[in-house]
Amino acid sequence: MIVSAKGRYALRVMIALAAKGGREPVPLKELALGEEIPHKFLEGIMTELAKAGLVESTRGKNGGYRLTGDPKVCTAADVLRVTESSFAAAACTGANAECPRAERCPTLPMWRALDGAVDDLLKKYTLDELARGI
Amino acid sequence: MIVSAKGRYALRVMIALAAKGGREPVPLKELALGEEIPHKFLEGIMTELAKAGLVESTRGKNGGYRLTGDPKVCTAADVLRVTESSFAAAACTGANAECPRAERCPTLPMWRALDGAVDDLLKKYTLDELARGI
DNA sequence: TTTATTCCCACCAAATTCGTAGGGATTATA
DNA sequence: TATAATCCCTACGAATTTGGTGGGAATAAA
Repeated sequence: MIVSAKGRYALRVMIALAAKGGREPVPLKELALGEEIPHKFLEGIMTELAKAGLVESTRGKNGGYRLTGDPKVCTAADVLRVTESSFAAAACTGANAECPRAERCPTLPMWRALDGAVDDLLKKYTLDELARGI
Repeated sequence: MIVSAKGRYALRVMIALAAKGGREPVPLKELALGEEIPHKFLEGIMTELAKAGLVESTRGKNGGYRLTGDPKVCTAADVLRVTESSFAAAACTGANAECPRAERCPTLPMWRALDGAVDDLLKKYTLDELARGI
């Protein structure tokens, strides 16, 4: 049970962008150096975040990335939902869960409850609060 | 973020043992067939559970496994702590976490909170309750 | 045009997961 | 003691995931 490096990197970058606060795009290079994340690896992460609409990209010189939404609204759950291939605690509650035992499985309700608990907690942390160390 | 098949199997077997309720050891073969878990794979899982003291094994003819403790006391958290190599939500809070950024990491407190939330929830489910479908 | 930047696609090494295989060791029963 | 049922140990292996690289093409500002 673990959050991937990709997810942790994504969250840190989003927090860094929130901390900057500005509307000027921050280049990938600066983010990678500042957060000590491999440049090329972060590139892939930013693409995913952009496709999900969490950041906007500007190409060309003086380009970079900036937050699309309000850091007081965007939460850790929003970010991790994008990067984590499966956000489910157990495969049983994942996207392509097709367990023949599902009907009579004694543990399924617990996995659902666990998913809910995780989601609830992650929704409590906004980028703004994380950036300010609250 | 996922609980491994090993963990899910372990939990199901522990629940099956709780459902049996008796003090007679249940042979591996019966557990494997009943829970549709590969025999040899389950063998390794049972060894881990036995080493952790959650089940007692009896060797030889008419041998098998039985719960060591009270199913009203033993929880899902107790079981999963044994089988999951790392029970931490993020590597940052794992056993051998040695991140140089730990001191100033804005996300570390959140990972700790997440660990706590997961543990709290899993501690709420006893084997007895799970077996009875509560 | 030069320079700085994102975007796209393919590739790769290491680790992990989910098992399988086979042979011992131990013990209850007959 | 003989036998059968069971646990115990070690090793292997295929598939998948993870974490990361590399080389360019498109785009935009100076």
